Amino acid sequence: MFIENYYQLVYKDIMTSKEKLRKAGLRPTKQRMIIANILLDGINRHFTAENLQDEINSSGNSMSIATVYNCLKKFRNCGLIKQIETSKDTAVFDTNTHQHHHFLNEETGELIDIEDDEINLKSLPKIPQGYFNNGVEVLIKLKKQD
Amino acid sequence: MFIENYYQLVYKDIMTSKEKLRKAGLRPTKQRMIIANILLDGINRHFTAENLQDEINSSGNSMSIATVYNCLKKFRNCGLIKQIETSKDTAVFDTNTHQHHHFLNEETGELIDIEDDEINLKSLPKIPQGYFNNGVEVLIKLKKQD
DNA sequence: CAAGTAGTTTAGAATGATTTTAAAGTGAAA
DNA sequence: TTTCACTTTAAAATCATTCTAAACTACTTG
Repeated sequence: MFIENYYQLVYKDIMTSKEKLRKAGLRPTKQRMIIANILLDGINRHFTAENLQDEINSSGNSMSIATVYNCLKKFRNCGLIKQIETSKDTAVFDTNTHQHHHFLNEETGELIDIEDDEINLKSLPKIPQGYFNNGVEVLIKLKKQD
Repeated sequence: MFIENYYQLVYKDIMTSKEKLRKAGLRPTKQRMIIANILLDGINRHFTAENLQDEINSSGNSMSIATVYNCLKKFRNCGLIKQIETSKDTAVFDTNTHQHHHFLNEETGELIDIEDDEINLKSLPKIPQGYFNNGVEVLIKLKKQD
């Protein structure tokens, strides 16, 4: 907990959004900086494109939904955010880019984080020839009792 | 392998599609029997709604795409098939209803089965109060080397 | 700093998967 | 056999996401 807070502080303060974007290989446009300011504060969050546009709007800014989608794809492709693997009808993104896992409440669709070290993935199968393991995602589906 | 074949044989032959549907609590309509004949042969398969409609057509039958979707939802809800948790733009279903896992080829979108016993899920986190574990799905994302 | 260019944003149209609608059809119970 | 709830259907509707192509803007080079 202490370390997490420390990390968030450092992450938040040491680099400007402009620097974070450049480091990720993205041209720091006005729109990307607005989004980076919202998303890249070191706090773990799940969100959809629509959620994000709402946040952009409540921050006093605005931008085309096409730009929101463009940015999310760019941010995801260069690893600034992650897309969660679920069969929900809307894409869900995650600001936590470290390997971790989720509970999925099957009734509500809610996703709850599980830290990587809470799951013991001892034996994994042999990775197919010519490929490498680019991340493991565990989903534990939850149903209400009774 | 021997056991699997034996199982498939039994599963295929012991119950008619009509009986399987009834056992699952579904009224055995003409359309559901056509689909059950295609899907419930004990062979593990991944497919989309469109894939299935193609198979229906090549079997000499035909049905509305709305019916295909209706049936898939019913079959899934009563456990005759499973929907795979991935963020692909099209829903992917699986005739293997036992707990198992997948490799996801991130370049092609291809899904490859992993048997449950190939992954050692020793420690799982505490399930939230009032819920129970309704299935664990592990996804190993693959990328091409180099 | 000026001009050029590649990359970006945008509104609106287009796409594609899935769902809805409402009317006609059908399985099963009595 | 009648009845009724459930199912199927074609077509329209919906909804998330992508495309289009024109206007804009960040960076490079001179």
